Amino acid sequence: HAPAEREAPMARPRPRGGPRRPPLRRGRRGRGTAQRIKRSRRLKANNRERNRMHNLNAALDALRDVLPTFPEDAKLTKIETLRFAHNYIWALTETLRLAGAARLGPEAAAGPGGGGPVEGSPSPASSWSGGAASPAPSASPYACTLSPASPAGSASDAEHWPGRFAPAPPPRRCL
DNA sequence: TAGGCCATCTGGTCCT
DNA sequence: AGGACCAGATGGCCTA
Repeated sequence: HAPAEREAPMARPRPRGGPRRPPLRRGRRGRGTAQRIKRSRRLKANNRERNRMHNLNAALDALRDVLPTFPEDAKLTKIETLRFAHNYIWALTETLRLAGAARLGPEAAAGPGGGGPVEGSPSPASSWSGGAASPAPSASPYACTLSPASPAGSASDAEHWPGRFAPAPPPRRCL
């Protein structure tokens, strides 16, 4: 199909990459009916696949929108978004747990937390100071330490997480 | 220029 | 049969 068709507007301007390359024209010699049908099915499948990936990206964008970043308009990569979301959820869960424990007394605070932040990640008990009472993302100290400029996720983990959420606690399944 | 990130194409597999 | 999902391949753009 025409390149113009492939230039469908993205959900948001791409900070990386560029316009899509023109379609590959591999094995276009087939002129028979069977070949045309096959080609037609392939093109339809390509369209569906493109649409599917757009939906996936839209969901990823929606996820980015609810994650705090600094600066505000910094765009996380896909892998960063997934890892960040995973750890952010974990941090919020810890916050809720600690908030509940604070109400029940110190013994409850030592209750089951399910692992903890992995090495390199801020400890909820120490770093989420004051966060227990206000789980709002924007008020989170984690949000302030987020640095989209750091190459998190591109190599093995802990060394790349100094400025953002560290990978998830070991017992949990990491992305 | 190399490496990272990305969109797209493609063929295979599974499911309805 | 046709659609959804997946992973590998490919090539473009950007940054260090």
